Amino acid sequence: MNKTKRKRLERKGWKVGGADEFLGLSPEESEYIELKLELSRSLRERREAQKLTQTDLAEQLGSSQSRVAKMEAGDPSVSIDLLFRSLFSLGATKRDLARIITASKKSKAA
Amino acid sequence: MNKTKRKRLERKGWKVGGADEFLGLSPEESEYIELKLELSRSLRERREAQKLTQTDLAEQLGSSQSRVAKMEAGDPSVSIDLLFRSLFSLGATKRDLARIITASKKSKAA
DNA sequence: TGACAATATATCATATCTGACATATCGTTT
DNA sequence: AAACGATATGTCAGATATGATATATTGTCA
Repeated sequence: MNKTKRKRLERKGWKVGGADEFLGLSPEESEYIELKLELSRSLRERREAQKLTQTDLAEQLGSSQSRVAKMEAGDPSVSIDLLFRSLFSLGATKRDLARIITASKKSKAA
Repeated sequence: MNKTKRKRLERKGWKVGGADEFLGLSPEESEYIELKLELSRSLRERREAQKLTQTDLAEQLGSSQSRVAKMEAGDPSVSIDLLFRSLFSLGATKRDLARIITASKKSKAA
């Protein structure tokens, strides 16, 4: 339940794949987390597809390489807002976003 | 361009319907804004459909009535993260969210 | 009209996010 | 191996979002 505590756990805890109920996360919480992870993945895909480095994208966004890295790493310090804005900046349409969201079902084995 | 300045404008400026290029907003920016507005609308729809008051929803979220009001008003101080978490809390699925996002095309006349 | 429930708006202390910077790790080329 | 480009990780000051509180507005019913 404790928000800060969970954050701590998250810092190291996930990206293992499938942030589901491996801890006491409510269904809404894990949906939210999976969503963020899927957005992260898509961001990297799009950036790489455009042959941009993290630094390139950072400039384009008015941000920094390290933040782009955190975005793609699914770091809990990154908001959906930032992910959305970044994806838009890479040319994603609303339809694209809709697809991405729908795609984040459970967790695909890498 | 200036972020804070735009904020000021927004505080009073929109919800007029169609936050498009009525000011110097880039395409990505207006997409982002329209998206938030569509999420706002959906949140209210869902809440009302479930016969909940803003106060009810606030409790359920661990938030306050005033913040729910701001969410539904499309206040710039509300993040997409919060809107998503709230929609999830109202039982929305990822598919629902995808639909909502796709729906925010331009702006539907009320 | 007054009283009430619901919603809106304003303000503020604290929590969280963000960009920036430093530095570390990885992968490739020589 | 050294040197390089790219990505990852840690930290932090400043910016933004959040919940809380107070108060105002709106709508409805008696």
